[in-house]
Amino acid sequence: MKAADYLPHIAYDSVILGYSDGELKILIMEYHNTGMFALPGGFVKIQEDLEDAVRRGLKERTGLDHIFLEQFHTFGSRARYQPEIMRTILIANGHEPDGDYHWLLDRFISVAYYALINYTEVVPTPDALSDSCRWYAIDKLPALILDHQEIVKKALQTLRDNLDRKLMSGNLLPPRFTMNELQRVYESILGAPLRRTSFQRRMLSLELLERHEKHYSGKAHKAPYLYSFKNS
Amino acid sequence: MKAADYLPHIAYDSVILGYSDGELKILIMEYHNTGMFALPGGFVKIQEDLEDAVRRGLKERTGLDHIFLEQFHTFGSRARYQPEIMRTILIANGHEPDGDYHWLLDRFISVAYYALINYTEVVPTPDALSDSCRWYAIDKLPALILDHQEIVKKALQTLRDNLDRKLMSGNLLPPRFTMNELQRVYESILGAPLRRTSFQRRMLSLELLERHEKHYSGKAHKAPYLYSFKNS
DNA sequence: TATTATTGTTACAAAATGAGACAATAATGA
DNA sequence: TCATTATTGTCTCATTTTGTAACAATAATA
Repeated sequence: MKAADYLPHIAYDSVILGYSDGELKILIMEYHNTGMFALPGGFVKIQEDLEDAVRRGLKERTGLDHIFLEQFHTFGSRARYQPEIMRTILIANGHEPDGDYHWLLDRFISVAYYALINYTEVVPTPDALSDSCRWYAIDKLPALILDHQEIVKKALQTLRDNLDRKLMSGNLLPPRFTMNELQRVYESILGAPLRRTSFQRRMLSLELLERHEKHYSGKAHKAPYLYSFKNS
Repeated sequence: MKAADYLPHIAYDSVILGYSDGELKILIMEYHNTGMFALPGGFVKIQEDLEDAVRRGLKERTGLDHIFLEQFHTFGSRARYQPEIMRTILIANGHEPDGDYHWLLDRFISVAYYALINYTEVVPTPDALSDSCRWYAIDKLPALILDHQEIVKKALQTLRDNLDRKLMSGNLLPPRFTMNELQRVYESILGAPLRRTSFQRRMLSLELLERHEKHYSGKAHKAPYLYSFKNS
């Protein structure tokens, strides 16, 4: 990763959201030998669209293409300029900066995106500077570097608006799911319980769902229908 | 404006919205001797928060402080890299770039903000490269450079969500206004007519308005009440 | 003093939502 | 085989919100 290939001062961070075991989860990276945790991020090549750079990073970290991705905020306060953190990370990776300067030690402004992906299809893959890349439940995140906690918070706030459309375009759920599973995803994103019957009526009235065969779980009760999102 | 003072590759653009004569208006700059129109924008100093940079620019262009300002998107496609446009502007201003390089000719990623300001308090002031800075009705904009048309469009889309809160925090209207004036602002932002009685009922039920004395316009009909936004 | 335009409020209908009731299952186990 | 249990899909009724229109109350004017 050479300085000349990338736009200086510009980074991106991604809040990669998946869903499993009834919980919303985020992909978090840990840097080698530092105990520091961060959102997966990266930099923009000179000859590359901003959004393409983010998709490239997502592909590297998750193996996934064609992901639902939305930009939600750009973080540019001076307070996020803490070169000693990046210096620690570089040193821990054997990249002792020559003299006192390295382009990664400059001030960066970060454009933040969130992605809704299918947990089961992902193979978390750390990058060159990190030794792990794994899922954390949204309410059990480790302490994150810089303003990454704030970035996560803002991602969730954004996600809560127009949730119907976003869930429909994203991939948090498998292709077919029950109404109950859908409701649990809503609840974990909104952080509040919903009334079953009202939820079912509202979802059906949106006309975004297609009903399929029943799903026999082996449990001792009526089998629920499976649904999928229309045109996806 | 020297290269060393600013973060390279990072710019901001502002969609400055005002309201007068029943129309929503935008502040647009025209560059000297080029016939090119653009949103007021600028750059971020090395020692400056991103948002402070935008407020500094707003202060220079409008004379106003403490403005309602919200970031809504960051534009980073490669297609917006058109150095010949900036070269034309520089040359028209007598800044013939030495040799072939000038930092303003590099690729820029732009963070876009919109502001809701009080039209009557503004003294539009062009910057060093422009010869005019004036108001245009939202539906009568001149052709803008780069992706600035798209930026305006996205600003309006964003503004339409949670409009109540934004209007209340912004300053499109004078401190006291009639229900009719408020309705016209809504209509010009939403681009659609609203029903008078429903609008009045909804506004009052939000409990955001405070009712004051009547306003006698001299017209031959019942005088409307004046309102203000609570706690502002 | 009647006329005109516009306003604030009320009244009623229509639509959306809240809250609960209830019948219809799948499996289980007596 | 048949009652039991947990959960689902749907229906009902009350409540709230919104759409639509009506109407009385003005300010100025002629």
